[in-house]
Amino acid sequence: MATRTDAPTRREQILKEAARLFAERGFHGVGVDEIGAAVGISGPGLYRHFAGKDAMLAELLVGISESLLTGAKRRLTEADGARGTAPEAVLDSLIEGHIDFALDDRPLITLHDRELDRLRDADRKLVRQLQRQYVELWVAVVRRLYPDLAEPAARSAVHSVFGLLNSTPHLTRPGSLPDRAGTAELLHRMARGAFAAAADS
Amino acid sequence: MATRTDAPTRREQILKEAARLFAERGFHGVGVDEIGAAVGISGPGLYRHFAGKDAMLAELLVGISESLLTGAKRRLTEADGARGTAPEAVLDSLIEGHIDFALDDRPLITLHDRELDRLRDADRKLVRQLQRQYVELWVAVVRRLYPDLAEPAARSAVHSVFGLLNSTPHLTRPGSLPDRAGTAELLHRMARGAFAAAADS
DNA sequence: CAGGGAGGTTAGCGGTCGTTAACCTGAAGG
DNA sequence: CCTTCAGGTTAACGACCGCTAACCTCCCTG
Repeated sequence: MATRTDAPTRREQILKEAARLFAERGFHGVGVDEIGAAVGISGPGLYRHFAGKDAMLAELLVGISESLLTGAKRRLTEADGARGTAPEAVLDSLIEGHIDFALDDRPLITLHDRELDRLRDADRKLVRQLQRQYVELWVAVVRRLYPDLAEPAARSAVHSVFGLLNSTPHLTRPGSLPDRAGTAELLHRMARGAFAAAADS
Repeated sequence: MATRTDAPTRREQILKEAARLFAERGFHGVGVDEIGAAVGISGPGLYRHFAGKDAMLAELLVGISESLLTGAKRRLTEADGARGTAPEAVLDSLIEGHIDFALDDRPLITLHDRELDRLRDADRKLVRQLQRQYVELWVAVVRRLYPDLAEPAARSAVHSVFGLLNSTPHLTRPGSLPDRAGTAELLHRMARGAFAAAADS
């Protein structure tokens, strides 16, 4: 199997650069020639690897959604494996996973809630379904920790915390490069504080 | 002067529909013919009111930024007029203003952090400057309330809370139409909780 | 009642974009 | 050594898009 240290395949290069460009200038704002140039080939050469520009976006968005969901499921089952894991610890694990993703793959996080409507119907439905599962998983964990929080409010709170955590692309604009660990910890504390405040009717 | 109950002028109609369409499908994803059709005229008729598609986006983004900033300044001076206003009350007022904006003008909030890079250099610089002033105003208020919070952390916290408050476009997707007051209050509590947690080193 | 401007219309130009077609090349394999 | 094929190339097509040109109507006003 492919290990992390393997040279990235051409497809992976293309996807990475396409994600960056789409995040920077929007799906319609990027031409295939630019994507090709970003990986050292030119325009139509991309069609040896993808059926079209739409297919690149679809693969990116489906990949993000699947990755987020499977990561969250894994963290949840790990916690349930050690039975009696405190609900706080489970929520902390979810938050940590989401922050890691937001900090390490900013372009993908940006695309995730920005270009969904550019997908073909089938792909969009798939992504929406994955996203919904991810949200509901969070909602369940949050309500286990705060049983008095009504479900609609919990769902709104989860969406809002996603907004908070996904704000990372706006943070490092001037390149001040704040240490990753500090940023992660700040975001984590704020997310917990926001949930606690939401539950504190 | 024009009162709120006047019939909206054609320019205003166009701006409103353009904002909605840009938010839905992205600046490059909307054609001038669609914008025209949305207000009952067709395509090139728009050029009697705007110099071009770029000009519409510029006016929208500059308008948003100015509106946010002047609203915040007004709230701040009102609070300072009543000398000795508690820092909590000032922050509450800022939060309330931002929430009102996010709930009442969702398309604009969406555009605000999504299409900035599509502007001409001069306009983009202007918008960036207005945004920066708005952020710094919040930072000052937050630090008055939480003096132990270092400035970079406060700035990050403000950006993150904006992310939280601006998540409203994601909330009402299925049209469940949750009552506005309840949503506003939930968001308000979460924002305060997030700030408190950020300051709680 | 002339006329002029505000605010439309349709036709069409020039440029860009996604995609396809046709061709090339170097390396692997029998 | 010939073949094959993955992975490129350039040329070009058709569609679309922003914008301009030219023209048409009301409606207001002197």
